[in-house]
Amino acid sequence: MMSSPKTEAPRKRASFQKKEGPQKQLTREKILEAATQVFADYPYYTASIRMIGKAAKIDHPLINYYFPTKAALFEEVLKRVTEQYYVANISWFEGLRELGPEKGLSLYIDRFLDFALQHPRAFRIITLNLVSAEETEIIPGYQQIQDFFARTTHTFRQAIPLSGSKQDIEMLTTSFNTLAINYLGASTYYAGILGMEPGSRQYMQWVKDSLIYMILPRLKQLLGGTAQ
Amino acid sequence: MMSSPKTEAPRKRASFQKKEGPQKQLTREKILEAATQVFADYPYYTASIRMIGKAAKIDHPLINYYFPTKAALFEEVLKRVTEQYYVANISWFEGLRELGPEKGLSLYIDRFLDFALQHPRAFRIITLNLVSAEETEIIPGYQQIQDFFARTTHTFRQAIPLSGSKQDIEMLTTSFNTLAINYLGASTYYAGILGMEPGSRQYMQWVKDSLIYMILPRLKQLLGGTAQ
DNA sequence: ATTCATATTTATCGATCGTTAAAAACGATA
DNA sequence: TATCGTTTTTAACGATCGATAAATATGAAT
Repeated sequence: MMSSPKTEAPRKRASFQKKEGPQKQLTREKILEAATQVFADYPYYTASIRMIGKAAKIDHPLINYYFPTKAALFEEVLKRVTEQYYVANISWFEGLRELGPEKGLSLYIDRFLDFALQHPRAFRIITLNLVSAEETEIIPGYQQIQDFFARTTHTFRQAIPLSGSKQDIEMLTTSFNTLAINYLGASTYYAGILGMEPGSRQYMQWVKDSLIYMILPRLKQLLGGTAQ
Repeated sequence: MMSSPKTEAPRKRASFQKKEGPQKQLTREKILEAATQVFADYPYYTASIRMIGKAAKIDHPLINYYFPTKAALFEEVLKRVTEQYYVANISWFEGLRELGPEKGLSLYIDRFLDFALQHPRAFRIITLNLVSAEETEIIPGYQQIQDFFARTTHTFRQAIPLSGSKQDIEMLTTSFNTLAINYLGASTYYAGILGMEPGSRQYMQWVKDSLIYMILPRLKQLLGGTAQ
């Protein structure tokens, strides 16, 4: 008690190095993985730290050891998931321009659906939280979701130069993104309406058919147009 | 005290008549109105009985006097809102067939947007809760939302007989509904992306332009086709 | 004025929420 | 083995949730 242990002077000790052990990264990863799953099943305000703790098989206060708040954790998950999509999206355009509109669009959608099948949570997280941010206290990563949308449009315009007006291109890409995100992020709903199973081949085929059906006419027009 | 008042026989008293006073209906209406607003601002599990009580300027337990559970109240709100939309939707088709695809679609969308401006909460409630019902405990009125979607498709096919395959018509109507509900139910999101104000004339014009741009080509095809 | 069913308020229940503090377990260094 | 920083667990906080029970207010019929 009292104080004055030894010299009293140094005091700094080992605070200059974080000493991040390997276990630290492992647990952090486990939490992020579990959080991605929970945030893909429940909208932000319905998902809970305790659910995530249970999914990660750790006690929930440990989450606050690695992430200061629930909002910060959500933003990290959102950042990863949208970044992953962004990178993949760029690759889907490779070698498309030579194929023409029909085959090009078809191949793009095939690649897109492949990704969606392997990473369904990305779409769920976006659709679950895209709508909720109105009137209510804004959702933590809201800006990221909007940026994500804007970036996919930008990628498209870079990869496939079209000859239409800016508004035409904007309408086309926004429609494609809206339909795609809805059909994949709310697949239970749409599959239910169509009398199909959400993850089935049949439903995926319908999504592809439907996207091509709606997008192709205008895409042809913008591609084949007066050239440029 | 004791008992045996007069004959003792009747006992039933006034239980055969509910005696619903006028005030009862008034309060019930006030609760439904407030609930419609709150459920248009927050998804089901985020909205609370206490919010609704505050919006209706009553103490929240009174809500449980008129509605057994939060779920029952939500279902009632959903029923009213979708019914209102359903009835309006039928009227929007009046006199369209004579106009041809361009003018007909334009007028339909005008009527549709008029309704959306006057009843924005319908779209909010649907979009807010359409996605959330996956993995999670189902949302109370989920079936109603799906039925609502199916009914609008049915109305369309009744009003505008098309000459395409069943799948083509299904893809077209589903796309229209999906785009429309998203643009109006998540207007803050989409307007934000486009750099517009959610309720502005400019944004509404964009929605109309965009719907026509995407729907018209296939509509023309299905209308003008091999007739019959 | 009294009675009594209806309508509304007050108080409270058990459950869950995000977060914090303190205790305990762990693991490498001395 | 003892020490000490890091990681994990345990316990608890104040707040909010939907729902219930009991107390009170209201208002028409006797």
